[in-house]
Amino acid sequence: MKVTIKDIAKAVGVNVSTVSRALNGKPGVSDELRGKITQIADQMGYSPDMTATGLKKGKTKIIGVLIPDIANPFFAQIVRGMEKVFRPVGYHLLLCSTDEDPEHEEENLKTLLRQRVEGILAAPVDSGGNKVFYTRVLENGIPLVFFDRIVPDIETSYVITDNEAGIRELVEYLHKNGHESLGVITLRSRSFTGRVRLNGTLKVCKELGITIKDGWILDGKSGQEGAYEAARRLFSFEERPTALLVQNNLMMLGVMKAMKDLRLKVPDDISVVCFDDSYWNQIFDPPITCVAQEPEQMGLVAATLLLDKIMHNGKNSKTILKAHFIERESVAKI
Amino acid sequence: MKVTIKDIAKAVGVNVSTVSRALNGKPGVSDELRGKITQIADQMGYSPDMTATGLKKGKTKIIGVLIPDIANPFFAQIVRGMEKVFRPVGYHLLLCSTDEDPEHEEENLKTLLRQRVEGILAAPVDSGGNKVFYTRVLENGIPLVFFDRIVPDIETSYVITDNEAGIRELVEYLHKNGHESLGVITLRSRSFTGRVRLNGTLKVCKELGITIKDGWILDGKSGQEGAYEAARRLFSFEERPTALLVQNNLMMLGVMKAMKDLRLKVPDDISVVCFDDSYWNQIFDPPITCVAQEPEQMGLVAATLLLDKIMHNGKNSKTILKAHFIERESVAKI
DNA sequence: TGGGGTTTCGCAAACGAATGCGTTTCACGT
DNA sequence: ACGTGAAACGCATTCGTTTGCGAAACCCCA
Repeated sequence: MKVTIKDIAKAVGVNVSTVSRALNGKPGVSDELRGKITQIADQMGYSPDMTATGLKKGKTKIIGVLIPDIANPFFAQIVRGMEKVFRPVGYHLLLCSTDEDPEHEEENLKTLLRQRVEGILAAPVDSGGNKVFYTRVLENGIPLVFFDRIVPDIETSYVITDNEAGIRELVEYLHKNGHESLGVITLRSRSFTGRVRLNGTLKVCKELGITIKDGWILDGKSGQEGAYEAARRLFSFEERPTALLVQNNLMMLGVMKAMKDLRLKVPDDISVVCFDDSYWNQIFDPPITCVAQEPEQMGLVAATLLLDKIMHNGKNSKTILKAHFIERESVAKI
Repeated sequence: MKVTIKDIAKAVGVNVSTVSRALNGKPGVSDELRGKITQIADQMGYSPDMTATGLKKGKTKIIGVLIPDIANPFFAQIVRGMEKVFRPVGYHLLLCSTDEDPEHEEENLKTLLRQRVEGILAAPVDSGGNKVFYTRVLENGIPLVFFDRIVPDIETSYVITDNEAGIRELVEYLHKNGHESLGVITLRSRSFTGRVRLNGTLKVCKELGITIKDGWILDGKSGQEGAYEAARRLFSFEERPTALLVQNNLMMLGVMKAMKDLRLKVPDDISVVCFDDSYWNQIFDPPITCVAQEPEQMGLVAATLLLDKIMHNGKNSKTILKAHFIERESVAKI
């Protein structure tokens, strides 16, 4: 059924080692014989068994990718960037979704180790508890690059965006336009990114004297539904901030939905800004002012860093991407 | 560095075969010894080498997934559905993007064969030329399931949505609301889905007596930019249809962008309906009437079909998913 | 024609885990 | 004390491929 190197050897009448050398372009086999072998090989439909090759060479040509959720366009675009780097060099991506569940994360890391991936690209689960397993990855000598988030105390390459700076731009922009009160729809509170963005928000608001009343910080749970609920709650208060900061792309959808349901208009009833710029931000009515991360770029950089580690044993390198401020029409001048 | 079954054997003082049996829960090992072995094994940080196991058993626990573009939310959600099926049974997904390029497709299929994946889930490239390689996949005894699209003449399981029925619902709805002229932003003309949806559109229009003038069928090239250009071209004509049918989700973005730039209002200036329902359709102003596919469901079904083939040697099975009509507010009554 | 050097190729040993089969151990029944 | 059967374990082989080493064949030039 499956044609192996041995079958070819038999067919051509040479030894398997010769076939191997011929097919791998190694010296020590005459051009004539090499031609004959390659010809017969693909005539027989031979395709090398990577499980055998991997066993022998210790190279599987597989990269493990750990992400929270592939259905989130942000991460999907990151993965796309990674593919652009790895496909040309013959590597492929083994995809693992964690769903922000540390158990899934642990389980996935284990299988990645088992599969003998040549490297791991990971956006660690936000609670950040799996330090043990990431160190085990490094102990096993498997190159590791974090993206979007990091695990404190794990010494390896990473690429993240400058969340504080992004937040700062948003808040300062609001302040410049006369806003002195702010509501926030936050990510899940335990999350790394969530903490960073929230702390950044609070810090800048304090600096600028922007007031955030109790109850104006609402847990959007990182997703569309959570943000919808949070936004409805916020809009039910009698006293509202003049501006709203939504901390990621998916939650922006929930907020818009809530406003639509409540027939609230941006920016007349409230101004809105948002972290991330997914497909929809520029199409909304009005288009949403935001800071844009560059997910594809992030994937590209992370992949390049990892590839460098794999091929040239590259040193650790920490990249911090800038978030680009995009002014649109969702903020009122006061 | 890497601890193997042999190291454990040495450490415990038994034979490798005993370790193997103990770790795999096979009979022939005393409970006492088994306990000792497992304990020492994970104390030494042992993790089985799947390249070796795979070679021996011919099972890699890897599924190959072939998709056009992971950054398209439609496909990302499909993949998510697949994961839900495969993760619980210990399989993982090897992701390959084709970018609708037959060469990439061919290349990817080859690597999937090399990697000895246990099954392949594929949304074939639309031009549909790679019949040869898919038959080779089947010849090698690798279970194959198509989703979203099929390759004619390849006899295997698939799951697609009923494009004709979906199109029919959209067009009939327009007709019911008094529309008698229609513009179409089409997918790339060579694509399977593109042909099916366009032919369906033409057929139903003919039935209902809806006129589509020359030039009202515009190639949106399946993507946002292409649709933007196409829409602008359409709106530059002096004579316009009263309604516009956009043939997929991404193109809807381009169309909306074009309308925003031209300050055209839906549905006052033109009515719009669309195939697919991504995140944004319900948030637009006005929300877009459409037929929704269920990508996650599609992934789920495809994965289940494949798993059945892998585990129980299941027979071929063809599933056709219904597209659900969702009435919103983007169509004017005339 | 012969010696030295270079190709060209075959042989066999790995790689890590799984397993059929053969061997040992041990407990129990007589 | 001996025999019996089952349970526990070891040995050696297997998977498909790569690779170091050695043997043979070839070439060039004296």
